[in-house]
Amino acid sequence: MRSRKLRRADYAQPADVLARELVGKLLVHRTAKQKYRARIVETEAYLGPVDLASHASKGLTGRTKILFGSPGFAYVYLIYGMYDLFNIVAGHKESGQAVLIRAAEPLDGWKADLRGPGKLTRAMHITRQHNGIDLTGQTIFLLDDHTPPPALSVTPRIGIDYAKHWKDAPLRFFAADHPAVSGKKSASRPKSRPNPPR
DNA sequence: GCGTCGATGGCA
DNA sequence: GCCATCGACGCG
Repeated sequence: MRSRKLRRADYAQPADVLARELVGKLLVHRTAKQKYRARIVETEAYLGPVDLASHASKGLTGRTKILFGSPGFAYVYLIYGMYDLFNIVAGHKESGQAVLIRAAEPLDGWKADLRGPGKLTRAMHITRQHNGIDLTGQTIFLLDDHTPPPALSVTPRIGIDYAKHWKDAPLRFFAADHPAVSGKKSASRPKSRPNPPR
């Protein structure tokens, strides 16, 4: 069966619902020279102005303008002076919700380390230039290739200890036991394993 | 294998 | 002054 590009209605769901659905979907970036494809393995949901971990909690500013726009657009911003993070605007128009794409697995024999939101954007050449781009277009988009959805693990989000009670909200989703989840060591497999764990 | 820390720049 | 990160470094 042919892959289906996600459309506006797919994105117009609450961020936590969308974040779950996006694990297992394909992220595609077409440039003039290349096409990058990867399977999303880890996401986080940011629930809007009430969510103290979300930029939306700062209200409508120059930076959050896209975030408070329509679903299905890219919200890309600079963090720590050196990393661009790729988010997808979710929910209904102006709700300020988004899903952060944290890790993916490269496809088509492409060798890259996409385990982490900063590394993913760098390897896929997604930058702030793409802030506000329409993800139902031809440059960056998501595909459902009808692969069965993976079993999900759920944990609190990463790097948001400042967010008061929101820091413990279970809004990070990843494919259980998948090797391409952020924070994991690379495939430098077998160290000393004298006795296999039972 | 772990904890700690510096880089780096846009934003309010 | 912060920060939705990452990799280098020191430890023992």
